Amino acid sequence: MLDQRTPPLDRLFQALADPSRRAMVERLSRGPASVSELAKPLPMSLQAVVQHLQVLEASGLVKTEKLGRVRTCQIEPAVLRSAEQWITERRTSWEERLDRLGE
Amino acid sequence: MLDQRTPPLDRLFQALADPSRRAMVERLSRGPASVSELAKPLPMSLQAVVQHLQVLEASGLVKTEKLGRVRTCQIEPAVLRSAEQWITERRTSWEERLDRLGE
DNA sequence: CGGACGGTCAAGCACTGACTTGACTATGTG
DNA sequence: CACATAGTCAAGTCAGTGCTTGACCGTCCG
Repeated sequence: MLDQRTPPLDRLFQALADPSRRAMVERLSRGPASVSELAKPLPMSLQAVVQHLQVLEASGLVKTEKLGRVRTCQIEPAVLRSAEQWITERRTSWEERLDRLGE
Repeated sequence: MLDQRTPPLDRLFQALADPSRRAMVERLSRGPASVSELAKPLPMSLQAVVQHLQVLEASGLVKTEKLGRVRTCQIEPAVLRSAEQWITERRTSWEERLDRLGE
């Protein structure tokens, strides 16, 4: 689940593949949050949320830091950008090909 | 596996979550291909590739058409773009927030 | 101090996902 | 026609994922 040997892009897209995790990313894109803040809108146990969080951390998408008894989570936009980039590259590759063909 | 009830973004990111499927998308971004052309570089049975292809089709990422006995596959860049867009929105949302904070 | 709060550890379970194999169908080709 | 090619259908295996529950631990507050 937090296997460091699986390639970064794999962990990244797999992290984004789950709707609950995307909801968490969406929440975090509006600012940092604690674990229980993240959990509040989600229809599952706190523990389940923690597990999702671990996947997000392993992917690098989210960084967390514990201060006192509260763990605060933040998005890592650079990593988000690398997923973005993979997609953009494939898409433009296809579109350039169409252009070369005269369309 | 090809459940039409699951939301589009879910099927989309889930399709991209698998390395073999990304390899197929990568191949297709350089031009259309038949099923067996897609299968050639992959270390698995043809049937496995067909199953991946079904996931890609269900996500809308790939369109296929059968002519005679050969099925030809093509990328659908618009769908690729919608995944791209989701990521971009979250990322910029975060970055704008940093800007507002002075930083 | 004592309790509530925020989170962690560990185990277990149902379901899904990524394959395989084997039998089969339809379309081309010498 | 006979054979190869290109794919399809169905079934089964096996590991991984997404959850749950229950016990626990450290931190803060009245």
